[in-house]
Amino acid sequence: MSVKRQPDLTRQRLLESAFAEIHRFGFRSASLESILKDTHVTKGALYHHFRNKTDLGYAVVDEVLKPWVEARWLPIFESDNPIDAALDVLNERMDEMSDEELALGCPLNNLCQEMAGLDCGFQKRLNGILDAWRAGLAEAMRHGQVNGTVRTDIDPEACAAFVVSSVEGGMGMAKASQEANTMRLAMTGLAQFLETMRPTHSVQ
Amino acid sequence: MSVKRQPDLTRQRLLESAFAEIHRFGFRSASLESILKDTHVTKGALYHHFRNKTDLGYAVVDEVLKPWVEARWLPIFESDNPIDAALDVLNERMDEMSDEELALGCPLNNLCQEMAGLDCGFQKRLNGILDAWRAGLAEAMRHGQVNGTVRTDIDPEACAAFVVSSVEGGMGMAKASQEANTMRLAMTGLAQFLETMRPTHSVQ
DNA sequence: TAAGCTACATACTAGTTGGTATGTAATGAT
DNA sequence: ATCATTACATACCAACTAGTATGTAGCTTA
Repeated sequence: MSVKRQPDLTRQRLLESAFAEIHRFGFRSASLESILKDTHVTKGALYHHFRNKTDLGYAVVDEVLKPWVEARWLPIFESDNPIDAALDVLNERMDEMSDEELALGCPLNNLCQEMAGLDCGFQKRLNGILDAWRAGLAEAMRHGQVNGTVRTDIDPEACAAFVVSSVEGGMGMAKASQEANTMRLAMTGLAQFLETMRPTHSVQ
Repeated sequence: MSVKRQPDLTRQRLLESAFAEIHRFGFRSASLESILKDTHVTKGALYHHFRNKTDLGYAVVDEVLKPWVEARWLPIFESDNPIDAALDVLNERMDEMSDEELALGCPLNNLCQEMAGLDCGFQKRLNGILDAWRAGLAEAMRHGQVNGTVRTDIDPEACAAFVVSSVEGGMGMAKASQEANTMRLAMTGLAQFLETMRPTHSVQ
């Protein structure tokens, strides 16, 4: 009998299974055998599509993780009121996250913490994603400063860096405690900070 | 010839070497063989002092990591002006951290992100450390509210949670970028937030 | 239809891992 | 001085890892 071959689909299935495996166990503890078992793909096929485990990891970052992050923060970049948009995204993210996803942590942050110091290829890719995130936020804030939705005396770059680091920090704390409430508490603080960025809250 | 036996010292050397190994590579990728090589202790000795790798990991958390964290934040808990004390500690930490230490990340956060979802024993211990940290901060803030150094309309628990999560987030971002400047940027935002907690900054 | 390349499949290897079984010398109690 | 216990030391093992060598069937092109 003839077995249909769908190289693109095979590759995509490997990427998605690898993403899930890495999300759960980290890159180094991600087992290729598990991925193969999960996808019913053989080792020969995997090594046809990817040179080695690292190459697979890079592809996961470039083709799965990067779009995953971008899709979630795009609404802020395109908004005219970045503070409202950020609050909306934060609330949406908290509602959207299942207990299991919360317990697994942010896939971006997980990989950063695991691989940044160990592998330069990962470090560059992941930091690139973070940079784009920060740059998008800063640009939105500058836009907000022009149209009057954001105070003009704040530093967009510093605030963007702080927001990103607080979000990742909050997700990390939620993972550490394995409780959604921890995330809520931390995000309350971030919401408070975002409010101080509105022009009406300026202190004279 | 007679070889002196110093069981307490041997155990301590194992703990400290394990702490360094875990800090660098994480718990799961920490190699017992590396620790043995580093300490010139044999496998028999290691398994005399610890049941297994997990038991060693728990001991590292309880006997090395926990005191390590507590020592760094104690000044805030004992201070009469928690905001000033927190700013001092933040600045001190940033000066104290070598580039290498910054690149390795916070050992507490590293372990949390790696093990919280995988091992309940780690999760409980690490979350206990974080809880004590948050509780100490919240208590200091309440104290500050009584003596007039902290605004009375803020929620000490939420603010403490936010501070901790922002600090860990900032350390994480610094590790991700492998640049000290990232940490400084994020900490500028945190300092800004801390300033809004002073009574003189209240908005009427 | 023949040839050649692509997309797999199977079987194997070398290295590393945590863990164990067993032996022995130092130490402390009687 | 004897004896048990503590504190190691050595040698080994089973499991798992990423990676490779080799074979083959489907697909495309000529």
